[in-house]
Amino acid sequence: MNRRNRAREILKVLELRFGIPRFPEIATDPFKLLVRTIISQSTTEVNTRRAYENLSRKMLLTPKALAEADIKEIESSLFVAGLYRNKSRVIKRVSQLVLQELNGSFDFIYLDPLEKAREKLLSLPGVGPKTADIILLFSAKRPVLPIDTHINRVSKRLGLVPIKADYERIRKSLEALYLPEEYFKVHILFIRLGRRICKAGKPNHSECPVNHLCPSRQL
DNA sequence: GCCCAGGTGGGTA
DNA sequence: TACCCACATGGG
Repeated sequence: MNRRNRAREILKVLELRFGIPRFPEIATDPFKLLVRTIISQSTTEVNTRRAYENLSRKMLLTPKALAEADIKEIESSLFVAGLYRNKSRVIKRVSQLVLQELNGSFDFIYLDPLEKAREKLLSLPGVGPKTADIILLFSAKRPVLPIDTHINRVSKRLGLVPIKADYERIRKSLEALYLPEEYFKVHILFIRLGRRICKAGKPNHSECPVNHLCPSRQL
């Protein structure tokens, strides 16, 4: 089976197995999504939720409120998520920049040409390619496919992208294999697959519903 | 008590 | 370019 057909087949199996994911409600507010995505960096889903709820109980999640917030208040909310000093500094700084440089508005993610919007996001502290692409896809429905560590591992194991591909190469390869309206689905379902077959660093490929579609047994 | 999760940014050669 | 490390808590 060639790569494109395998890609199609894999998505079909994952949809059947995990269902078709829905856009999360938070995506309607790109700033809140940014805050949550920064909290989620290198952190499990459960602890991300705890920290995000702590923070939203304590203050409004707007650029103004966070820019003016006491850093200690942010830190105590984010403690459970780990890397909390970094993340607190980054969230406060990014809020100040959004206020000062962007007039508190994220409208550019909908209006600017894609590459320009992406560069603007990447220029913000704490925003790397994955975080930028999450905002662009989830909130603005722009045709980009964010790559996280699960997607990286899974798409290489499935032989959909070259083993040595870096972030941009993986993104471009997967984007070429799927339709833009499928990117969100692919993003979520590949992550679910990655979590399913790799718990606590121990891969368990017998749990992999697309194991028969893997060209190799490695990774 | 060890090992791992896992994105960004800064540093080195 | 390619690689290394810091950041830090929580769960297996």
